[in-house]
Amino acid sequence: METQQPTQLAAGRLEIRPEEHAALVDGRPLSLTMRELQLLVTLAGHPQRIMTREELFAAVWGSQPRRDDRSVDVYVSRLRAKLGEALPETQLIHTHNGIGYRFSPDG
Amino acid sequence: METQQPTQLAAGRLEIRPEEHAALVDGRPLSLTMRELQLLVTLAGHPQRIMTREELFAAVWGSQPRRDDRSVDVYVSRLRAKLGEALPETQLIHTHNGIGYRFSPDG
DNA sequence: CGGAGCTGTGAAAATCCTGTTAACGCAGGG
DNA sequence: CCCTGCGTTAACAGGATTTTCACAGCTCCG
Repeated sequence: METQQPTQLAAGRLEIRPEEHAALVDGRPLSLTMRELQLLVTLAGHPQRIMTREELFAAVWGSQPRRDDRSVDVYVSRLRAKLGEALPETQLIHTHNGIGYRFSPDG
Repeated sequence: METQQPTQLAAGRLEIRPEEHAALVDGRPLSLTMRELQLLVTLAGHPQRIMTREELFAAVWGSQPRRDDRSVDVYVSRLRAKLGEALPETQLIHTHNGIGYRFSPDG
C-alpha cells in the first residue's frame, strides 16, 4: 500500500496543497473539481513517472476501471484545459501512447 | 489555535475594521449583521485560502455544525448580496464545490 | 403590546460535477 | 489511399451541491 502525505508539491509556479484541497498558481487557487484535484495530486505526487490509466484510476476512483473506460482521459483533458489557462505555454502533463500519462514539473 | 487581531483588512475599495465592527466601501459602512460581519472578517482574514464550512462555522458560530447544516451557505449568500450591492461587478467570495468558500481581495 | 430586524431551518430553484458516449483528428501499416 | 488504433474533447443526462426564498421564533426597543 503506497500512502503518501506530502504537505506540499511544487512545480514551477504551480503549488499543490492536498490537505487544503488547493492547487495554486502564483498563490491563487485554481478552481478544480474534486476529481481534477485528486488526479493532479496523484500525477504530481509521482513526478517524471509514467503512470498507467489503471494506476491513476485506482488512486483517484479507488477501484478498477471498466474495460475501455475513458474517465482518466477525459479528466486529464479537463485538467489540462484549466492548467493551460493559468499557465499558458506550459505542458505539465505528457501523454505516453499506449501506456498512460506523466507529470513533469519542468514543462 | 489560530487567533488573529488584524486592526484592518483591505480588499480594493473594501475596508474591514473588526475592532470597530465595521466594513466600509469607499468609507461608507455597509449594514451587516453580526453574523455577516463575522463571516466576512473570517473569510477576509484568510485571503486566497479555501476555507471549509466546518472552519467557517467554527470561527463564526464557535461550535461544530450539525450534519447538513446550511447556515454558512445562507450567510454567504446574504453577505454576497450586500457586497454585490455596494460593489457591483466584483466577486470577492468564491465557491469551491464540495469544499467551501474562498475570499479573494482582487475580485 | 406592536414593529423592526436578526436567526436558523426547510425546501424549491439554479448551478455545477460526473461518468459515458460518440465524433473527430492524427499517425502508422498494409 | 483506406483502415485501424489511440487519444482528445464536445455533448449530454442524471445526480449532487449550492443558492435563494419564505417563514416562524426571538429580541430589542418605543
